Amino acid sequence: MATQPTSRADEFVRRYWPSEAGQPKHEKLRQAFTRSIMDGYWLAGARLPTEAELVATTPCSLGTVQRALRDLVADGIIERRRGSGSVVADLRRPIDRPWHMRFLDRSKEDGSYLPVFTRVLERRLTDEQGPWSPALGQADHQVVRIDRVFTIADEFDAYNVFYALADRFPELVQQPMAALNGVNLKIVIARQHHMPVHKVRQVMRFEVVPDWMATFCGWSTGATSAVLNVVAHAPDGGPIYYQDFYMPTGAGILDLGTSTGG
Amino acid sequence: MATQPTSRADEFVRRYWPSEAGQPKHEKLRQAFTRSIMDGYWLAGARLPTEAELVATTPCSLGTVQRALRDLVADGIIERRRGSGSVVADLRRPIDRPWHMRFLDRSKEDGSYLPVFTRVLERRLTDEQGPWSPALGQADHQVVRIDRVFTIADEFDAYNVFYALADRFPELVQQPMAALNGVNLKIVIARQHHMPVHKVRQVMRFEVVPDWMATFCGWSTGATSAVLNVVAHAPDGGPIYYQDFYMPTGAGILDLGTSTGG
DNA sequence: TAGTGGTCTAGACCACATA
DNA sequence: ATGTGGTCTAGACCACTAC
Repeated sequence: MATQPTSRADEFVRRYWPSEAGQPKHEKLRQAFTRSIMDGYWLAGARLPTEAELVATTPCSLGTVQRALRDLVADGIIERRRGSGSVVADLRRPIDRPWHMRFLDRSKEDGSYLPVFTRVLERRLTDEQGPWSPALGQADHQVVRIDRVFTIADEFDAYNVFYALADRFPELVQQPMAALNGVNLKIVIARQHHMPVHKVRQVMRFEVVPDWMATFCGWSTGATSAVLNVVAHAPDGGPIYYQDFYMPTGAGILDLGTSTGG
Repeated sequence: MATQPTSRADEFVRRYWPSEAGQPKHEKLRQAFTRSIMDGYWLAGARLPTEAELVATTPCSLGTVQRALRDLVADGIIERRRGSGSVVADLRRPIDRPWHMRFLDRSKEDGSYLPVFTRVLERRLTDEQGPWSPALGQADHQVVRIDRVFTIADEFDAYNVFYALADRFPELVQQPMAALNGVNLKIVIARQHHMPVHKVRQVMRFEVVPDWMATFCGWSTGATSAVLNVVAHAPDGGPIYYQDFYMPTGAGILDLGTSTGG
C-alpha cells in the first residue's frame, strides 16, 4: 500500500459513518457513500477508496464492503472496474434517462428523437401553495417556479412549468435566467446534488389551457391540451421537482420511457 | 433435516443447473430458478428449497446461495421471510404494477383509482403484419388480436387493442371469449408464464380515430384521441404483448406509473 | 508486477417464525 | 426448541488494468 492514500478514506469514515444503531453495516457504508456524494465530498469521476482501504478504515470485513459497493453500483451511484477501481458515476455524460419531452421522429425507423429547444420565459419565487406542495414537501418554504417553452423540431411548441424547493436548489434561483436557456434542468440539479434523478412518477391529464398559453404556443384558443405531470425523486427518496408539460393534442409520438417493476 | 425434503431440490438441480461454463455460480443458480419458475416447475406460492438444502445439492456455499436468492428477490421473482422460508412470488395477488388504464379518482385525496370494467369485443388470429410485428418478433407467426372496451367509472369508455404471439400464449386463443371478460390479460399471461411482466415501454401519440370506434365508445366522430401504446417484456427480455389504448381527450387523470433508472 | 475488483468458501452469531 | 433467513468474517484464488 502506498504512503498515505488511506488518510482520505479515514477522513471519509470519520465524517460519514452513521452513528445510529439497528442498521446493518453494509447499509451504513452504503449510506455513508450516498450522503458524502450528495454533499460533494466525492465529486463525479472521483476515485473512491479501494476495498482494502475500506476494510482497514471501517469496522467491515471485505465481504461487507463488497456488498455495500455492489449495492451502490445497482443504484447507479458509482461505477467499478476490475483492475482500475471504483469511481463516482459521472453525470456529466448526460445519457441520463428519464428525459421528458422526447418525441419520436416519424420519418426515421431507428427510434431517433426530434430535436428539442428550450427557452426560459419566467422565473418566480413564491410561497404559494398548490398541487406541487405535497409532492415537494413545501410546508412554509418557498418554491422556484420556472416557465419554459419547448420547441419540438420547429413543428410545435409545448409549455412547461417547473417547481422545486428554492432553498434546496439555490443554483436555480441565483443563476441568471439566460443561463437556464437550452439546458436540461434535470442535469443542473443532478450536478448540484451530485446525484441522478432516480424515481419518476408520471401522470397524464387533459385540460383546456388558458388563452394566454394557447396563443403563446400557437395553439387554437379553447383547445384541449394533454398535460404530462412528472414528479422526480432522488435515490434517498427526497423529492426533487414537480413539472407540468402542456402539449397540443396534435403533437407527435411522446416517449414515456421504460418502467421496471413486477 | 427432515426425512427427504432434499429430493425435490435434488431433482431441481439435476434438471436446471446450467451446463455452460464461463458464468459465476450465483448467476447459474439464479438462472436455474428463473427458468424453472417459467417452466412451471415451481408454481406461484410454492416453497423453495432452504439455503441449507441448496448448499447440500448445489456446488455452492452458503454465501453464494444467499447472493443468488437475494438477486431473485430484487428481480421480484421470489419472496423470502426470515424464519419461514423462500417462496415463488405470488402473482395471484394482483397488486402487480404496472397496471394500465388506471385513472385517479379526483374526488378523493388518497390517490385511489376509478373502477374499471373490461369487455371483450372480438378475438382474431391473423398473420397480418403491423407496428406490433417488430416489437413481438412476429416473423411468420400468427398473432392474437383482442379488441376490448374499458369502461371507467361509468363515465367514459376507452378502446383497447391487444396483440400477442398466438403460439406463445395458447390460453388466450383457446379460452372461450367470455372467460376473458373482466380479467387482466397481464395476469393471465403472468400465470401462464409463471412470471411477472418486468419491463414496460410506454409511448403516447394522438390520432383521429375511425368513426366506428368513436361511435362505439360514445365519442364525437372526428375527434382526436390520445393513444397510449404499451410494449411489455418478461424478465428474460422476451416480448409479451403490444397494446394500444385509445381514450378520449376529455378523460381523467391517467397514472403512467413510476419508472426507476438513473 | 503490483494493485484492483469479482468470486467463492466454511464457518459464526443473530433475529424471527412456527410449532 | 427448531428451523429459517440476515448478517458478518477472514481468509482464498482468479481476471483484469495499469505501470
